[in-house]
Amino acid sequence: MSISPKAALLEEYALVARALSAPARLMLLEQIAQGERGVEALADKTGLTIANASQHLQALRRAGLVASRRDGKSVIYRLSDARTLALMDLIRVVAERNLAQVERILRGLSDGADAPESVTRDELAARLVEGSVTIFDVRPPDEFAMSHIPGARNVTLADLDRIAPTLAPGSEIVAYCRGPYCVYAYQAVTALRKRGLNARRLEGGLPEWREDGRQVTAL
Amino acid sequence: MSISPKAALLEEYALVARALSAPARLMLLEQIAQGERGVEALADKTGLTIANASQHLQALRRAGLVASRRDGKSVIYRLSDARTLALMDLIRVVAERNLAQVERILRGLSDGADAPESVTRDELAARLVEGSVTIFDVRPPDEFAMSHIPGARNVTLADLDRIAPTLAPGSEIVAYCRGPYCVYAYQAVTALRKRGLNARRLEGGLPEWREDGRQVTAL
DNA sequence: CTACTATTCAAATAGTCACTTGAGTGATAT
DNA sequence: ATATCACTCAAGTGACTATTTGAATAGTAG
Repeated sequence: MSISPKAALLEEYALVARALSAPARLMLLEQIAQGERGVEALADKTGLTIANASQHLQALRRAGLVASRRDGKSVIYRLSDARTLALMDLIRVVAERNLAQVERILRGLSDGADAPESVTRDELAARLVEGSVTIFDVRPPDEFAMSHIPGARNVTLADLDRIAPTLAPGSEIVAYCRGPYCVYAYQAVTALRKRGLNARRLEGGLPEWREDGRQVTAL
Repeated sequence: MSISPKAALLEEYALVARALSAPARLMLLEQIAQGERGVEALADKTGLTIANASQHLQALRRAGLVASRRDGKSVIYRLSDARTLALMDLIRVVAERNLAQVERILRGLSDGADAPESVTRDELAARLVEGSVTIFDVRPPDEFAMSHIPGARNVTLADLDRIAPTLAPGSEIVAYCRGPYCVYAYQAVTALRKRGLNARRLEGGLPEWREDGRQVTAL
């Protein structure tokens, strides 16, 4: 006698959730969302050993969250579906809504202040047309190089001290980074606001911008 | 030195996903979505022991997916948020899209045929006003008693053989059950269609209908 | 207070998971 | 063929998870 279809279905749904239940795999997904990549690059970016990253990637593939193809010697992983991104984001929303610990961490990133409202992608797109806003891409240069929002300037957190004084005091700045789990943009906004600049975070990051069907630039 | 805020955040997101990574907890969530309940009732419905159910429920609460309150001797659990329901559903969608195994199981429920398109809740609401449709609530009687779609008739799978001959051959039937993970409605639709009746599944189940802000009836 | 009910906690078990190490495989270059 | 590169597989370890059992706690009724 086989197990009930109901139990089999729940087992499959649980498999999807389990794939998202390890921080290492969430990191990998965040990286893959920046653009497809090979195992070694992903392992580097996430600080995992290659064998370990490979195994996590296979777990993600079994759960249908990523897909892979062989390209010469490399195996390139990519998100299988925009829904993977939506799922990651919904988990974030649920966690932010319901877990006090998350609120505490986010508050810490803003140095105790309430984080200012984030800028929607629609709003940023409108401002871009007007040219009334400065965009900071706060990701590492190699990720910026792969693809970024047109007109964005690549600024790492370490650069901020140097760059802040060169900015007109009233100018509006929008910072973005990797996506749902990005932390850099919070930190950049906090640092800029401490200097009296009018900085805000973009809602989501580059993957969401791209997913909206908006234009991106490669260097 | 404390761990990085980034790692702490990912840990929290992983906690939410981990809560959804066990079939037992998905069953509990499905039950709680029908309406708030005590531990014993939930344990009964899911076939878990009371101590085990209690521990799973606490895991769900730690992840912020459910909330609880004490009512006399009982502790009543409820969904903390409509987003919990959205999250469960998105997991189902991702699994259905990307996992061949899930498609196979669903096909099995429809006896190898493609499942007919499901009826949207909007469509059903419109038909309800016209009175041009028969609604079957395929959940167990006690869940039907707690709350159901107005005008629905409570029909268990075992009843179908008896009831099918009494239905007018052309009449449209819409079946629904618990929600995202419901299996009964598939089976009911399959059984009715085999008899030449024009049956379809409702998209989602009672919790989604209620979440839309539509009317529900208690017996 | 005592008995009782509903739930939680604690400890023990078997099972699964994450990560490391080292060997194995597939594709390309020499 | 041989070597190299990029990745995967297999096996082992320590840590966590699911489940059971029995004891402990919170609330109610007598």
